[in-house]
Amino acid sequence: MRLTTKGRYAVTAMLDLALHADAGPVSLADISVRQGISLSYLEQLFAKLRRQVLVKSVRGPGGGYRLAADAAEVSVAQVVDAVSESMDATRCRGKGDCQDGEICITHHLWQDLSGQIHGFLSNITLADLVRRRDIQAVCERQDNLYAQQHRDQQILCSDLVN
Amino acid sequence: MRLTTKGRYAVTAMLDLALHADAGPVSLADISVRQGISLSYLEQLFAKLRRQVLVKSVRGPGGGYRLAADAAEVSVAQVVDAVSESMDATRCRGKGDCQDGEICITHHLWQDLSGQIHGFLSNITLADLVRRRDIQAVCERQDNLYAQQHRDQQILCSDLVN
DNA sequence: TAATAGTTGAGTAAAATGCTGGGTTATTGC
DNA sequence: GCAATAACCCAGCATTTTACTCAACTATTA
Repeated sequence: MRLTTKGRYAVTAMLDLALHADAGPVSLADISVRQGISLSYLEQLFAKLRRQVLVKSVRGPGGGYRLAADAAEVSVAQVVDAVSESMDATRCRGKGDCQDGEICITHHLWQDLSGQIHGFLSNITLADLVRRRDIQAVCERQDNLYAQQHRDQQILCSDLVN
Repeated sequence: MRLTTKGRYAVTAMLDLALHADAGPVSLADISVRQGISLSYLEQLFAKLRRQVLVKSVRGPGGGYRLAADAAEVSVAQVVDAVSESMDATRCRGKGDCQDGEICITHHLWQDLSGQIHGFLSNITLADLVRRRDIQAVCERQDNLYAQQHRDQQILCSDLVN
């Protein structure tokens, strides 16, 4: 079992999509800036999210990604699973052949833990997260910073022209 | 956050200790055979368990390891922590400086998950596991197999003498 | 004094992670 | 039509971790 940057980034990016859903398709470049995630790495993650039909893409200028389903229909567990980070705590992936084809002494413990984690994460949807005040606050800060950096870039561009 | 063979082995070994506590100190060689864990790897894990005072060692022939405290006083969370597998799901280890010194958008989610996991694992003691029927059954099978392999070895030894 | 078993440290193949870079393809607005 | 945009795809790669081995040393007991 592991939860690393990969799974966290995937959830972060999906949540960013959900939070900016009303402004049309969201480009990976925007997510990259707002969430501080490498663009190329995002592309890899979205290839997997697309394969699991969690997002739909729109090509060309003004394009980007949309959630394939309603935010209330997508659980955090689904997103983490999609980027192939197994939240299964057992060694044998639940098969029970952990020790020479037989069950190992801690199998049931890890199985219980897996159930616990999966239950927790599959009960939380993106819509739940979008509704949270603490998350809305962070989102607002990120949007302001984004707008500010965008202004700076324009200044830099005009500086180059002069 | 991660739970790999390292943490699982540590719990497995500690549980083996708890299950064979009445037969005096348990050698790592025995645990190695019964649980199918490399002896040298066990040595490294027990160095950490010893540093956290979860086990006490007895040197010399007939020696081995004992639990430093009663099995009812040792939680699974303590054991996993001891071999430095952090069960913390946040990127910033709870500090809240995940994104450029500020909090990231998914911080609270992973914090909640961490609490969930920690709560679950720290509520389970080695004594709880020892009492479980399913675990007792696996333990019995392992002990029988151990006795059988021990007999085989003796036969091999006497064969060499002849 | 030999056997046992803990203690310590160095090294290592394999895998995963997080990331970079270079290219291609589809779509849009001018 | 033609750039600009942004999704797509692929190959590589430094770093870290994992799980493990080997080798030596030390304390204890029969």
